[in-house]
Amino acid sequence: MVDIRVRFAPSPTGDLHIGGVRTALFNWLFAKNKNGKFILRIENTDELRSTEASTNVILDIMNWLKLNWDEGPGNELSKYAPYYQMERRDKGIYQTYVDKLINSGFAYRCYCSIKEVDEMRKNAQNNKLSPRYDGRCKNLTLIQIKQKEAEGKKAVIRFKMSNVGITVLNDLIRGRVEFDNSLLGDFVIMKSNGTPTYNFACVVDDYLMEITHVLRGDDHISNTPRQIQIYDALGWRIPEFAHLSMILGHDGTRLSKRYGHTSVLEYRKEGYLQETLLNYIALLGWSTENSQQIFTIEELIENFSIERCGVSPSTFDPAKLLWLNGEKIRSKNPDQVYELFVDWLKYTNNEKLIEEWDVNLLKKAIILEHDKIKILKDIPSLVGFFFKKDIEYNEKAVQKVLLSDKSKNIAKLVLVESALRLLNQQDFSSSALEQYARELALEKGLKTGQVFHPIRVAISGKTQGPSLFHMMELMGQNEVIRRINIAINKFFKK
RNA sequence: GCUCCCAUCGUCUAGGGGUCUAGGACACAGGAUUUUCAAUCCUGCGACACGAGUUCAAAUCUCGUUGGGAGCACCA
Repeated sequence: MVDIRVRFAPSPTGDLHIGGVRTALFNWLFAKNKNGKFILRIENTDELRSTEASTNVILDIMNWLKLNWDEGPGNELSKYAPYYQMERRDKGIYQTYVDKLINSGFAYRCYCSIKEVDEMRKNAQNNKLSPRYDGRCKNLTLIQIKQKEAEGKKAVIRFKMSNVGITVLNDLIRGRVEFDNSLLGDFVIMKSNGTPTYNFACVVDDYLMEITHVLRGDDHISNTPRQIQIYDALGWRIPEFAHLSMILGHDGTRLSKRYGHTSVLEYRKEGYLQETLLNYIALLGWSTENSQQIFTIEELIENFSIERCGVSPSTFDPAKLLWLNGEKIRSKNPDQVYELFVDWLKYTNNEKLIEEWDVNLLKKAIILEHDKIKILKDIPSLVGFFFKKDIEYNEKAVQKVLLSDKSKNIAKLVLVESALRLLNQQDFSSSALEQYARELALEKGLKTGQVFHPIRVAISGKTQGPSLFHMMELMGQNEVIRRINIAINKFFKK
């Protein structure tokens, strides 16, 4: 049996978006599931738009997501290297096969200008025909070629498509798809500057890298008949193809900035976990028989199969991603959440927070608020008040709980009493504090809430937060009293 | 315009002739719990695009219509 070899072949012309990551993930899962090899190849033959920065972003994202490649950038000694197409071009790899195709009559030089080709296409469209190159340079004589060269014209190389019969794609996901050969024109495989085009470079590399399965987005379906004909012309075995359905944005077209982020990096910045992204994205276009939602990476690998990939496009749903991230964080223990948070702070250049904040206090605060954390970005707003010397009083909270006509006298009473009594509180555990607060309520004829709420706002500045007595216990006696006094001075001293 | 792909709750999906008064998950609504916000638990809302055909029987098969998407570059 041949070893499975798959590849992810992004072009570094912008941020890797969700769709790109999905393609990478499915290839990776397939390779892992089949014990095959996952190869990363950078298709940078678009000299105008490819950038090194974009390449680095892709590599960063792959690393962050832990979609580790068995071969690719960094494996320069591999027998399949290099993995950058421009380096492969410089080695003359594509030229070799272009020459072969020309010599065997499957490709030819074309001297038509871009303008000419454009006109051809427009004419065809006006006549309701399939837009295609009409093949006018197909049978140029040697003399004509010499003449064009003498005029200083530069040639592109076109592949001679068969124009009779059909080309059949047996797609692993979609089944049999037929293409009418008469509709497909001869296409450019090498630009006039000697750089191969996608359809050609892709075939040559997939062959040379011994790729067995091509998993890619279904936007490539219509490229496939061209590629199949190149394989045939070169006498190469055709790999298996599997075309994944597209991931759409909210508006039904593509992922847009307005709805969810285009770039995966944005999710990292917000504090989504790597495993959340992978789990969620796996669910877009793949499912199990029992519709399981939450998977560990291992489970994903174990269960993945091309057969269970869907054919219809799916829409990215940020709300579900958020829910899933909460689930993932809840499934961690507090120490792991702490580590994740620290890594995230470093990534977002906020590591000074770790220096300012007491680590032990932070770890305990995370335990208190663990269930509420949806994304790592939530943590500072959830527990930040523990660490700030100056309490940030939320105006609404203060108005409602401390200063409204209905509450102000009670709040003042509760705080003043507490400032005094807590000084003598021997046991500052949460249960003892609760007992204290309930007794105070009973003694003064108040409802428990009338005692609890003012204390909460006084010491945290807000109405929402961890369970009150755990919060007080964690803050400690001195700090609680200090904060209550601050509140008294601020709101009740005239 | 031409070609190809696709069509189950708002969203992701299960289901692939009878077990479907269509299952799960997110979201949404209500309730329980709670000192607050969450989390959790319970309940509810909610879909087979339409039309023909095949069949005893269609969400499921076929054709058509409509709708959506992609490709048609010296982009990938």
